[in-house]
Amino acid sequence: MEAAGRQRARATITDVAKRSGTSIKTVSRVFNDEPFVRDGTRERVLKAAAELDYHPNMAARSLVRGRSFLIGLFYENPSPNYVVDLQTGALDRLHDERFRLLLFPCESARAMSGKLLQVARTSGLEGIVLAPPLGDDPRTVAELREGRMPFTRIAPTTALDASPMVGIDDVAAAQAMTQHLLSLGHRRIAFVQGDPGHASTGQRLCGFRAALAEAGVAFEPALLEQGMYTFESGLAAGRRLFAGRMRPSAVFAANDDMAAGVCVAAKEHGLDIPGAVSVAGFDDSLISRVTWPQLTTIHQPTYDMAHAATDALIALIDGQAHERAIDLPHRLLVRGSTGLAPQG
Amino acid sequence: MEAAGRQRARATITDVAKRSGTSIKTVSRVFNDEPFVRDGTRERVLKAAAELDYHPNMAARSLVRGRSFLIGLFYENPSPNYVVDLQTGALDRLHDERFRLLLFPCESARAMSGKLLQVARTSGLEGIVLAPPLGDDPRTVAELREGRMPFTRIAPTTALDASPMVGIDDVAAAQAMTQHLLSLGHRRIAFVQGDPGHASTGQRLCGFRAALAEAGVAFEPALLEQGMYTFESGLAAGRRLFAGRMRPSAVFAANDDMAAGVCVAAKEHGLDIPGAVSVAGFDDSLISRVTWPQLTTIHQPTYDMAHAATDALIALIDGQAHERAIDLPHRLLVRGSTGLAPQG
DNA sequence: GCGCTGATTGGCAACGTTGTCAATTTGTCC
DNA sequence: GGACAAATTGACAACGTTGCCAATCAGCGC
Repeated sequence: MEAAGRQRARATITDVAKRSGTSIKTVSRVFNDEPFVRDGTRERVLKAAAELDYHPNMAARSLVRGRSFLIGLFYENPSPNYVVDLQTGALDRLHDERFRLLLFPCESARAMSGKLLQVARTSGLEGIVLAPPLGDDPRTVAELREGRMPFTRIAPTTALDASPMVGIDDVAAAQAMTQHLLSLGHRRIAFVQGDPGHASTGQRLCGFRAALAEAGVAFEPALLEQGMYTFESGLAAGRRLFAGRMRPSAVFAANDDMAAGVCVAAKEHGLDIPGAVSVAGFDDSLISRVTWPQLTTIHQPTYDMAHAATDALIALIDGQAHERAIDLPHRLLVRGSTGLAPQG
Repeated sequence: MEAAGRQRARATITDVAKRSGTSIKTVSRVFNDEPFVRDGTRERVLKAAAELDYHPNMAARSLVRGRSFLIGLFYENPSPNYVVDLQTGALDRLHDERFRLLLFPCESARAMSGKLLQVARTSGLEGIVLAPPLGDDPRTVAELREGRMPFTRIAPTTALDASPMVGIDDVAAAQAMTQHLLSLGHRRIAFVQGDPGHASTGQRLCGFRAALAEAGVAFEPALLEQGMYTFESGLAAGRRLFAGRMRPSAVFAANDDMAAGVCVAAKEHGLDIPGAVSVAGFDDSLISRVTWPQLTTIHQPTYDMAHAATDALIALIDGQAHERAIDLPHRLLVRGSTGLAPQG
């Protein structure tokens, strides 16, 4: 009776070998899809394995092969929608792969700088996917390279570097959005930029300014607000903008979460969207479809980016050459939150 | 030169033993915080380890101990905010623990039924945390119990069961929300229920009806809408409700995502919130603060639930007795989306 | 100094798998 | 039927760590 509470020991490769009347090596071959196993033998092994509910022991496998088959996804991102897209992209790439994904949410990229390699080694990671803004820190990148830890970065492709990376052209995307606003007649356009620790922040601002310059519209420092890529920071920035003496006719927030905050601030001030003020976001995250009206935004293929970055990382780990930078397409999505500039 | 591209082999316990002039067993003791190691010896070992950048090999450790130190988090949830809260809660509990967390997003709970144990064994999991609605399926629960796989469930505590679980009292919570709406004078209250595959769906409806009955208000089947816990399904339900002949003065959606959809539908119909119609949600997820006005909702401690469930699971794995059901407190949050019922 | 106790250390056999290499079987062609 | 190549199978030594147990050392009471 005392044995009832204990889990019965897992079957090992030896058990399967015995039951199928073969050697452990042959069982090993079957479970690794190696050639040179007669069909009949393979069936006997599989049958015995099924009867014993045998599953290969990952630890033993890892030990003897000298590999952990562990990949780490490092991110520090305030937007759950973005994070889940990242995870899903990475996990889907791993599906039916031999690798496992370990999550490393980081409090702050700055705090991680210099400790990342340490963490990776402790966990026995074989490679790392750096999501924004972890991949934006030159020190982290240098450290990983020095430590010969394979990694790929998800980062603006305009912020180039020798390491493999995946991203979109943030400059061009922000430029396209600004052009859209300009084409609607807006001239007094505010820009809410994101967390200064993200490379995308600078890139998007750069695109914004480029479009203004191109159209011959002067950049107005009073219309540049600092945000942190969070809803709350967007709300605060919106409140400042709408309370200020120089009220914009359009606000371009560097991501959807902040844009949603700007929308709420607008409503607090009784401003109709897009009648009195247009609001644009960036990311095409779920939140952009929840605001009313829905947000005009830039579709960023977050899922695909994570998928591609994971793909590249696996290639890297396997020692296959891989192209340096992958530039994924973005898309301007015009929805209800932007409209013609008010007269005057 | 050819060695330049290769990673230099990781230091092993033997290397550390040699360099520190001790035995591997002593090094092992130091790294496992075992007693009976002289301070001086410990220091020598630590110094050597640091110099060699030694990190214990997890695979070897797992193999010899016969444990994987892997925990699986299974979920099938359409709401990223909820999912990230779950993950964070579980990960934080694991912080500085010996366990690792593996993610298992499931396409559909139904499809997983009967395969979960299989997946767990393949991955070598030591235990499982079942998030809604995975823990609601009796077949899954029975299967895991039969296979002696330790697990805890996050599920409505009113849907009791012999297995350890963590949750809130969904009936009481839904009842409280309904009472809130009734107290504002609403009598024609619609209810948008969630995915029928979730136990919470039935529980919340139950609480809704209990509050109506208590107040002597007849339950009106025409005001019961089927949703799927997604924003889109809430939007569709809202459109049906506002287009129907029996327009409600208040809508209680069983989660925030659907409530946000109802809000959008209301705006499409030119209905002011809360002037013409009140809308209430459930979860207190990020989305409830993004709508305008912000949603009156039930705060559900998702993070704490995942934390507690993981805690209970570890206790279970360690063979410690643990209380059967943990009921966490919920809280009614009255915000701008609910107001006095219109006259009439 | 002796004997005893407990603290400290080390030796060695697992753990379950795969890589290497040798042994055996099968098939093909004269 | 024999020779040769290819297919198939098996034996055995790693892999890096911890558990078990024996060995050694230090301190204490006499």
